Amino acid sequence: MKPKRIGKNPSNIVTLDMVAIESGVSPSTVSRLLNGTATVSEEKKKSIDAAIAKLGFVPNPVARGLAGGRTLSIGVVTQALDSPFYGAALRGIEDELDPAGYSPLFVSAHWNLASEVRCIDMLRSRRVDGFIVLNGRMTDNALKNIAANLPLVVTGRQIKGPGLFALNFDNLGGGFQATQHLIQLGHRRIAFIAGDPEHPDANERFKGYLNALKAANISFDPNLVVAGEYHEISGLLAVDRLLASQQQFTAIFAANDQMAFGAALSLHRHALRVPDDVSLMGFDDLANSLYCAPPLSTIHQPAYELGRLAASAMLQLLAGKKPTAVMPAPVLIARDSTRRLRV
Amino acid sequence: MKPKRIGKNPSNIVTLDMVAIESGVSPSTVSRLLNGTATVSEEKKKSIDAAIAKLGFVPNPVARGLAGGRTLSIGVVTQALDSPFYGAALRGIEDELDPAGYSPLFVSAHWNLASEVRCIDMLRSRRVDGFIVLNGRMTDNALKNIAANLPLVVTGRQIKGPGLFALNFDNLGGGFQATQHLIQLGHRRIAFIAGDPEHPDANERFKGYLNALKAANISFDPNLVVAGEYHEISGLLAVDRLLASQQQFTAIFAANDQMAFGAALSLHRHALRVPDDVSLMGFDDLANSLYCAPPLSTIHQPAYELGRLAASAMLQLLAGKKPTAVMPAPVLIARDSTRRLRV
DNA sequence: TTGTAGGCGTTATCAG
DNA sequence: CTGATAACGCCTACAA
Repeated sequence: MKPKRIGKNPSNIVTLDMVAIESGVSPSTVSRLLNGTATVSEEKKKSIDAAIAKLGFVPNPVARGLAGGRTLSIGVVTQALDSPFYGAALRGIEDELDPAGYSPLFVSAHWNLASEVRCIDMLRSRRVDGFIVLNGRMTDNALKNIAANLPLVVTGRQIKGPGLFALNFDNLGGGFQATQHLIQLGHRRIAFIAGDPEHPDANERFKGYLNALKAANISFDPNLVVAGEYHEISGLLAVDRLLASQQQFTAIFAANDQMAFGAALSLHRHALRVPDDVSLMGFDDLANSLYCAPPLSTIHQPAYELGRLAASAMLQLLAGKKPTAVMPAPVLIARDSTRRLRV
Repeated sequence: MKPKRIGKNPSNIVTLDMVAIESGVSPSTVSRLLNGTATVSEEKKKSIDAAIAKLGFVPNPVARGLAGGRTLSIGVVTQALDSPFYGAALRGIEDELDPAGYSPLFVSAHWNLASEVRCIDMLRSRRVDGFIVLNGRMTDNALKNIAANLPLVVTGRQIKGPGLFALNFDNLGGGFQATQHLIQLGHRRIAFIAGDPEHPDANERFKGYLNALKAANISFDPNLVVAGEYHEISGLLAVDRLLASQQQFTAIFAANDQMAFGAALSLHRHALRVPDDVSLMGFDDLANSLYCAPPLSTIHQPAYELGRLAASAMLQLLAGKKPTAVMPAPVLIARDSTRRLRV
């Protein structure tokens, strides 16, 4: 008899076969019990359960994946692992997936289409059971193609299809509320720091800004709009430019909190005080927004919740059900960075 | 002839076997070429390469894992996915691993020993090729046991062993520098917001504080030390307590930036100004520390770098080499939250 | 309801 | 240097 090949994993690893032997049934029966593929007699079920407990058996996801079954892993395409916003979402995903026995496989695409495609291929090669794509750059059609094979949950857009579920935040409404808040405080010269026009959500926020102006009969002044890129430094530079342009304004609405932080620093450097000289409004309500001086007024976007909802939708998709998750509506958080305009 | 079972993956997946057939060699040869396990004749190499290119073959990591080979994945045990500090480290890990073809598998243990052990087991069941443990709670011995089977890189402690590499930041030196900075500015009543005493790094920072006081002949006053837990709210509460205790102080050194942010908010709420009334010093130099008003003086700890170094050490371990990575020394970043004591 | 016999895609062993 | 052949651990038609 040939010597059996010795496994590379020195840790005493318990296999399904061992459970089968221990409990005196065939491996298939054990497998079926585990997967609920077929009904197993109460008696055998008991002895199998006992054997599993005794041996401390844990199914090997790798083997499962190969055998064509599930890998119990979900590919999560994010744009930046270390973004404060996505960080919270990732935690939500993890928290929701974990009790269900699924593990997230995080990859970041850095807002880059090519890299996003590579990520998806990589995840597919690792046989994930589904995808969660956070605000990707891919076209709707590309996503539909992916969803044709594997369940897919995507955030940041409206799109429907079989095996596909979209979770979208009301950025337009949020942008409207933010702007309206400033207007209600008496501001009429409200600067807007925009996000990358490639982001649909950035554009929606901008639209919300426009709508609110219009609703208040304030004429739109394009000179008050400066481009940004959703991170701190771009907010800082935007305000630098705004100030250099000599435009008059009494309030700033930044399309996200990170840019608002940058804006605050620029104002600080120019000896302008928030909110005494300029009211400042953000968007997202990052964990940090409460902990800056002054605490930032913003629109609350539930990042953690978003993660949980996306993951739970994925779980439902996997179970063949129709996801029911709906995003909470945007909520205005008025803190100390905005104040009534002094006349 | 029985109908061949149809794979679950509808995407036309190219296998190694197909490459073998296409190039007219045996699968083993293809495998050997791919893994560099043995020398392959130049001629066959060419035709295999051609076949791979033509078919667009990508090895299946899952099958590889099962076959006892590597899964090309590294288990990364972090404490909190959404912590600003770890976020940067994770990005570093990802950036370093990716070009080498490895994928990180992130799990967070939430500073909880039991959960950390579960994470490790889970990762092991997924056949990761190695572990990177960021500031875990496990004992040195437990880690050594893990390292006996799989290469392990751990941060936040000093420990040596086969297949084991530790990457430690000089928290003591950093704590010393931070305190010394305040002393040099003329402060003598310096409050300290401590971290969880379970964290070795928190204790080291505290020691640095003590050493600096001693070096300056300033007697240590335990009343100036308040407990914190490394997140914002704990810093806020700590300062609330400190203020309530009526202790006199002119500066605060928080054991990490997040607590410093909380401290700043508490001061703000008590109408105390930074740095005019109180100088505030943090530790870590989070991305955000620059973008708060006033920008926070702190000790720079290279989180992203840490991630890269840990990952590159892992790669070296995997290659059977001895890792050479060393952590950069702490660097004082003096910004606007600290100033010379006015007499 | 249960067992048997492949097969998933790759690597490792062994004999040429 | 190369090719069969047997695992890796599990799942699933098929047959009983």
